[in-house]
Amino acid sequence: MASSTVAPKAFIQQQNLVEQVADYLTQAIIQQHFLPGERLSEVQLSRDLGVSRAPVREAARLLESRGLLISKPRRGFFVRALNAVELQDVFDLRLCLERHAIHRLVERYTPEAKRALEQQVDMLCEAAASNDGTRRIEEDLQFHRLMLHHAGNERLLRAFDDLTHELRLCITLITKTHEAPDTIATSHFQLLEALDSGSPDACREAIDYHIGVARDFVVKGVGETGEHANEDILSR
Amino acid sequence: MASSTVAPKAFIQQQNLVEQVADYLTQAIIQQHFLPGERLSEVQLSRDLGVSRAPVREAARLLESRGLLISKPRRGFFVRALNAVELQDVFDLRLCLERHAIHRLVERYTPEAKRALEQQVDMLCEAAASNDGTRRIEEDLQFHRLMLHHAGNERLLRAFDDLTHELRLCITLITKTHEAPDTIATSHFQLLEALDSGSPDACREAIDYHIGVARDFVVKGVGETGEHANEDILSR
DNA sequence: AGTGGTAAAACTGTCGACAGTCGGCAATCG
DNA sequence: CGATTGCCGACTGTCGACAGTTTTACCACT
Repeated sequence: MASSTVAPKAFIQQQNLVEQVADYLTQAIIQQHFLPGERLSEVQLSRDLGVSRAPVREAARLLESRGLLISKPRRGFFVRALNAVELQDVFDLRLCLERHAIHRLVERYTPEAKRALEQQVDMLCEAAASNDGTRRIEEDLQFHRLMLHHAGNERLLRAFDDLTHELRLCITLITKTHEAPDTIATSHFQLLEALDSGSPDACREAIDYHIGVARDFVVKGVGETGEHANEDILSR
Repeated sequence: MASSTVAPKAFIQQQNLVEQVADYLTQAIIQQHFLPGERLSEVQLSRDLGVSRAPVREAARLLESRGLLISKPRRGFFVRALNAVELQDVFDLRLCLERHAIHRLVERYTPEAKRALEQQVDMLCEAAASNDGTRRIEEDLQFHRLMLHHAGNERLLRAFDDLTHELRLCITLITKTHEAPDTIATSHFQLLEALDSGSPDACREAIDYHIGVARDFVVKGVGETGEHANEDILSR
């Protein structure tokens, strides 16, 4: 009864314990093996994973900086729970970053960037057709990450990566319904077309629409799934 | 009623070693007690501070997530060194965030926000007149933080706070020359005027100019101070 | 003198242990 | 019967120690 739900497949290699624990925790949180607001016991985790508490603590601090955990002094670490307002904030910041990125990108749209993005859309379509929800989300995020990457600002990319962790949380928490594959495809093709046109205004319009759809999708999901994220359940 | 009539909040200092170490390291880095690219020895730090290595490691990881330190596996932590490109990136992201913030702010510009910002400009002018460089920088950053705060997006504010740590590094590294106090004042009054006008375009123009000046100031400083940040001295 | 190899020193990653603190439960008092 | 207080278990914060690795210093050899 020490750890019934947690998979005891923790055969951890000898190197980079912190990163491995961080990855394990990230996956566990995203896949909802830990509920939002749930408290994580350091001793229990270290027992389950077969490591000492030091790497667990450092990994937890890493996840805290990524917004997946919240630490309360003398109380421990808790799984982050997002309420509706925080959800809106996340998508608003995403819009902020991606607008800026696509404006930079359209000014330096190289054939290499074009090719990379088109290739990624292909991967995305493939994933969407395969009905693998997790993979679809990852390919989608990867497309946007590529946009940020080719925008030529490493710091901007880092800010996006930071946000991505919370974004994954939002999306995976909600997404049970499946978008139609062709919807996804056209939605991203519009971005490529806007970039091809070379018009900043067209790019802005495209990215606003694109992220607006994603936001509405998630926000609607919250409304449907219930008040779980609407109320302030242990968000602090 | 318990004995909370008096609020002795400064009594308990014995807690939070990690934060104390993090603050110490932050100050030491900003004040250049550690040179950019320099390696920090955990044992030496723990000896100097009279604590064990565990809190030092956790504090170092915190600073790493803030972009002040860089960790190389099995090698330790190194003080972050910014080259010219990274410097440009930082200011580009700052522009991105503040544009978005001021656009949000002008749409919900309450009298409270207006009063808070005006008050902060007063503090800033005062600091500028006092010739205390560090305090001037802090009051300046605080003004911008207030803008972000009243923009009504907590996540946006957090992104700004994350960036602020690097911003402090850039600014403090360079700023030896003093801006004229009235220059600072007018520069911020322009922002207030743009907000009063209620015009998003005016706000954008004001913030672009404002941050452009700051960026040029720092970049010029880099050019003058020498190639210290221009070359890729231990930036990785 | 320059080079290659080896051994020692120092450092990081990790571990188990100890002390102080927090939350909950029960006994006590009004 | 309800509120308060003291106690108990569990947990976090911190520490010192050990093992493996990297760096450095030194020495032999060309």
